[in-house]
Amino acid sequence: MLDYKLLAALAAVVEQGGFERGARALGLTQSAVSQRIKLMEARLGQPVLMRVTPPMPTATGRRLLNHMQQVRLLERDLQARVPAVHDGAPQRLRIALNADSLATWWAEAAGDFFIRREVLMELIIEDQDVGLKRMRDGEVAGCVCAAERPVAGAKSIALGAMRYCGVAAPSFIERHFADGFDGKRLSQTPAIVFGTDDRLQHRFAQQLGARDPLIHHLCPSAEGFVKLLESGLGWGLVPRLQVEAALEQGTLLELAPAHPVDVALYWHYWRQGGELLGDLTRHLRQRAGGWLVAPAGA
Amino acid sequence: MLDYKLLAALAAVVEQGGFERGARALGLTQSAVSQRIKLMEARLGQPVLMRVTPPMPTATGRRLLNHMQQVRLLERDLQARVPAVHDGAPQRLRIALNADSLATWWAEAAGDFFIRREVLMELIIEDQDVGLKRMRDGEVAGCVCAAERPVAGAKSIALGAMRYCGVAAPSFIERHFADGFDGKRLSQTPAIVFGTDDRLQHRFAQQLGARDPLIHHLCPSAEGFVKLLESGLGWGLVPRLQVEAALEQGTLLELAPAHPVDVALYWHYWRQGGELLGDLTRHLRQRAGGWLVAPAGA
DNA sequence: AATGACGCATTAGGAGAACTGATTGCTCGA
DNA sequence: TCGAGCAATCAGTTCTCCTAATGCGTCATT
Repeated sequence: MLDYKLLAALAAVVEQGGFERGARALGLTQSAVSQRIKLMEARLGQPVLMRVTPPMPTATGRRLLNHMQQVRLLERDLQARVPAVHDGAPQRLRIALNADSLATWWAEAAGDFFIRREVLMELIIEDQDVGLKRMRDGEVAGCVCAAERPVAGAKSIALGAMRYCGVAAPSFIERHFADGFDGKRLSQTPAIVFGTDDRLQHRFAQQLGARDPLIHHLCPSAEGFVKLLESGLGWGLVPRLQVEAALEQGTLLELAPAHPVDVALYWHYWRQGGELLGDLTRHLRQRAGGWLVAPAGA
Repeated sequence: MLDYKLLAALAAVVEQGGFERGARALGLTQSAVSQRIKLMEARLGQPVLMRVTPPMPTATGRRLLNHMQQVRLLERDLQARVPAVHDGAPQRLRIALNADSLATWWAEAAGDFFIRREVLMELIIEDQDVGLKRMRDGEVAGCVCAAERPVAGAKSIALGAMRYCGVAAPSFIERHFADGFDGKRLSQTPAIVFGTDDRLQHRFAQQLGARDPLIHHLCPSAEGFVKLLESGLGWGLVPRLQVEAALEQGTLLELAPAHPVDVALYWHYWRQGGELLGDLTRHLRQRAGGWLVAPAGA
């Protein structure tokens, strides 16, 4: 039998991003956590954490965390059957997803599941494929991301694709594209980009024939993003779901209606994740289609 | 997080059939185990063990044991990936099965799996549906039995049917059935029965038209059983697989070749049982067909 | 380069959890 | 009625595990 006290320390450190934070989460001192980790490493005969900031699990550490996550999910099932097994801590399901999903369909698609099952969600925003890293590290029970290939021990299902479209405020269009619109002109006007490593805009621009690198503002906030667009600061690529209303009202206009960009999204979940996670998976598969489209067009 | 020390105590007590035995298995004193159980019950606010001999888990206890079993299976997977997680205790997979399966096909069908995966099997003989109880109590990782319906949290697959045939020694047949063979005469000759609660013989006799209760010897040993048959002590119903050789050599003869009795067997395993158990399940599904037949006849 | 902030490791020391050993109490079967 | 077997209880002790204080890096600031 593994010593789950030690494992809990490891999990806390990685999830909280530090020994001190982890200690606080466990109601212990930093020293105690340090000792626990050390003891575990002594028993295993190999390190489980790389001492960087924030601490990163080693390959072995990842395996352990991953195991921990699965045991937690089993405990969740048990709690459903033996209510007396009450942890004090409320039920939480940690899930990583990309900001755009959270800003658009997630709440409506998953919300009622969490209400019905009386589980709290703990969402972690991770764009790109960092979410998958969180899966591998056993930090989250599930993950919505664009990568199809599941990590070891997990499965993935296709949820559908998120459709992005290029939009801008009427004033912006008038200012820059009064003489017509094409990729070349587009690449000379300021874009608004969510994060530095966001490549979607470039894909869109390239589709339209642009070659130059984009000049762009950075705005890592979904709400702020749309606000900036509406104020005419630049053009941007946003989930269609997010600007449906703005397009109808005319505060934003679509730049190239014929050139949407679709990003296929996948739901990753632990194969041995217990009933709760299985039910959530079924729920998502059934509901996500309402907001996501069948993938098409790049 | 549950306290797995306490759970381990509960598991040891139930598996070993007593506080003292359980304590020995854990390398503790009986006193310590008693205190652990008590502490667990205090925390849960309800008993987990009925104090009878041997101690039986309560409904809640069963849930906990069942959880424990699943966690153990997950740990097994982990060990495969992180060899340093070495328990000292060798890898064991506890499996309940009926005596006839063990005496015939089990070794050949499952043996190489356990060799290849370097896992020790811990077999528990349980005829009738007691094996299922062991599943429910989380005492075993899997179970071969005649019941189809899986317990909560588990799944079952059909393996095929074990074919039984009525046999007797030539001397016995000459002595009792020289004038012909039918159910009526059969019920007046001594049968050899494996256990008191073994109803197969009766089914066989009834098929042949017998109405009276059988007179029978009792012999709860598969090897001894065949020996007794060969010595002409009585007739018996045995798995065909077990007497193939004897029939060929003529030391035993089939009483009613046209009336076999088939017993469908099912493999029960934990749904969240990890990779090892999943692989074993696949292995069995693939291999069992070589010895078991498609169910037919009664 | 000096300084301070931050984060983890290390150490000594102490509280209390948890174990042992002895005893009591219960239930059976002889 | 006695004794055997088994679990509960209790007192005493061990030793695990935590806290508090301190030390030693790294990094940013001046």
